[in-house]
Amino acid sequence: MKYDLQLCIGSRLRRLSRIVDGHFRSKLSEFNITENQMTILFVLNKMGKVEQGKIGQTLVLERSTVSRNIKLLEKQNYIKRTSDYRPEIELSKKGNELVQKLIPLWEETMDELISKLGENGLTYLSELENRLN
Amino acid sequence: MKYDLQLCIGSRLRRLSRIVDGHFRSKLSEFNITENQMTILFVLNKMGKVEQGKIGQTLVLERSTVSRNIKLLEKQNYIKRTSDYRPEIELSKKGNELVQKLIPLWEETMDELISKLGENGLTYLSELENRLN
DNA sequence: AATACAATGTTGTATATACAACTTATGAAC
DNA sequence: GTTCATAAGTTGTATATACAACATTGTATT
Repeated sequence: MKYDLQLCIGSRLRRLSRIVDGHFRSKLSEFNITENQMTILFVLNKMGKVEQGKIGQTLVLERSTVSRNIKLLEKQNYIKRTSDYRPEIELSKKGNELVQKLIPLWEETMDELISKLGENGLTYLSELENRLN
Repeated sequence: MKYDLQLCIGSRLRRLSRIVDGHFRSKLSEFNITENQMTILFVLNKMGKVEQGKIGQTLVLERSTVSRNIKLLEKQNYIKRTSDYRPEIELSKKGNELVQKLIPLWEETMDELISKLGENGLTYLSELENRLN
């Protein structure tokens, strides 16, 4: 056999993301929000008002997935949308406030992870992205 | 702010695994199986007869997740279990045969990915694992 | 202007995942 | 030997994800 089955790049990345997600999730218990939802809030914080599809492009998510993720955040009023055809969405005031509360917890988690990864570890992650994009 | 929100290690790993999963998935369309199920079959191929929980340990999966993943593979008779208390599970004959059919497709995908990643890319992935485990 | 097409969002369906609660059987303490 | 605690599996519930099918609207072609 050409490669060892244990080297499967897919399963290894899934496993790593489960491990890392666990770190973030453990900090989110006081909020009624998931690590994935946090990511979308952060993307919106960065990008301002955008078409929904832009989020899928950025995060490599299928249209339908974005649709449902957005819907959950809307339900909690963290996001508002223009009611037009192909509406644009953006953080609500409440969403902005949540982002501000999330940032310190997120930074703690990042500190933890970066102390494990070291400078080089972060570089490796960027390199993987460069090569797989 | 301490870090750029776009640097979130969690969302980046999730994104990478979605990208890579897509590569594997595109090769699996002729089989009624997912990339995740393929991983479990490969683990069983490697480990032989094991307690179910061992799979969770290996892949960093919650008990309940393993339980359901296994159930789906059992439904298609790729896996059999001893009917004892805390049964051990292993590949069935049909499961073994499927693994043999999957390996070439899996190798093709690995070739594709490794040609993107290069030698260094693979090393980076291992380094991330070493540091995050 | 009418029709066809393309792009985007939504919904149906199935799997993946985690957490909490429950079940059950083993093994330990007495 | 009885009771109790622990460990492992299962089920309930909720979110995450993808694909297929559908809906809608703007745009292009004629």
